[in-house]
Amino acid sequence: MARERSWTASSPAERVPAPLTTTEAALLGLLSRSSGSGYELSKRIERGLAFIWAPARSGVYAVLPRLVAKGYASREDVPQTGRPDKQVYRLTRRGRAALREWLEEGPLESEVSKNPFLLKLFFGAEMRPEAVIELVRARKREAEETLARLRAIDREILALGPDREKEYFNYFTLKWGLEYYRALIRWADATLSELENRFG
Amino acid sequence: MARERSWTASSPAERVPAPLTTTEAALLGLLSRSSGSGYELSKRIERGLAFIWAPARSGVYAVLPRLVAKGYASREDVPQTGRPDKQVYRLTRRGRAALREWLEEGPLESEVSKNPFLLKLFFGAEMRPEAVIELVRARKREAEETLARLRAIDREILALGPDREKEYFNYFTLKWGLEYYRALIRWADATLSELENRFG
DNA sequence: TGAATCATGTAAACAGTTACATGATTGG
DNA sequence: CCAATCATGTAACTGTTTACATGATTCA
Repeated sequence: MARERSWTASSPAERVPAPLTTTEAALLGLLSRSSGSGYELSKRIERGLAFIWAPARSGVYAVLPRLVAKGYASREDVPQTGRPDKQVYRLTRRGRAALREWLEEGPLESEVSKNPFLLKLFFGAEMRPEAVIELVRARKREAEETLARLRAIDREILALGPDREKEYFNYFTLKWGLEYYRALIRWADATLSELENRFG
Repeated sequence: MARERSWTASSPAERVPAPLTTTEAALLGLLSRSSGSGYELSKRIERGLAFIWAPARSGVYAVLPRLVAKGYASREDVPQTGRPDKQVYRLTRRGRAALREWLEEGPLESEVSKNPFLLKLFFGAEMRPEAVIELVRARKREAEETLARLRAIDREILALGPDREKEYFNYFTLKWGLEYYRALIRWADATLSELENRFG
């Protein structure tokens, strides 16, 4: 067992639980909906959370035992035949409290979008004009594909009928995705016509 | 000097220069405009690039010698009185080639926006309704502040008159910033009225 | 007088990814 | 018969941040 630090403290008197990492928070959030194994939680991330937060599967497997060590989840060993035993994780009371703490009290850290596309465009003067145009076109194509997938999810949710209540909060994030990619495509069109006008 | 790995190779025959990190690319980009010291480059990042890519100052100081080791920059020692000598970095021919390679050939990695805000909203069912509303309001306020700063930059550039040619590519990224935060505010308004309608 | 600016960097921690390892079962 | 799915994890590495260290100068 290597260094496990689940507490931070400036002086030994006032020890405070270490803040959750994003992956920890995401997993607690998923567990708050229902228990599951690492494999199953990874699937759920792929299906519903990938646009927002998509840790690698190995990362999920690494984080889950840490959640148990912190007392935020319990592990139940479900024996299986023909496969490794399934480790099913369940949220504890303290886990739910930690999740709520993260959700409600955590500071609103300003986003850092690691987006090399904009960085490239920023240095567009160093590129061949055709390469700049192709860069923006590629970004637009990517946005169109993503938008199409989001629209498909949107239709799925709408098709759920009155049963779609459980998607209430998810739906806001989906709506933001739709807004975002629509805005991106509009901007790309304006940018492209300016670039083509000048260089095309 | 610890392990320095500036080449990756599957077999010794076909060795290929290691791809640039985002920070390396950003610094090469800045150096392509003009030479500067670590301190001065950090300032330029804060002033003009922070919305796109903002490495810590210590990161800048760590990366610059690596650029020299790779042959992408040269260092000139400028003696000073009363302060540490200034290390002025200048882009080399090979550095410019590496930058262009990164700009033009690099794969378009899809963005991963580490944005805990959306994750929180996604798990809004675990929050008190007032906390959800406050979360979205806070995000909207933040967006308004950022938008105001972007608008100020916009006015500055417009005020440059015909001299604003050198901001040609920067301007596209600024325009995207404006679009993005406007879309975000619209979405926040729609979301808030829905939330307030249901819980308020 | 004391905060901000100029100027450099190191050491350690952190949060995550990639690559690797294993192996039965199920579906086309 | 082969690919995909189910199921777990470790080891090594990576890119970046935080905290620390130092000290003169300038400005309010």
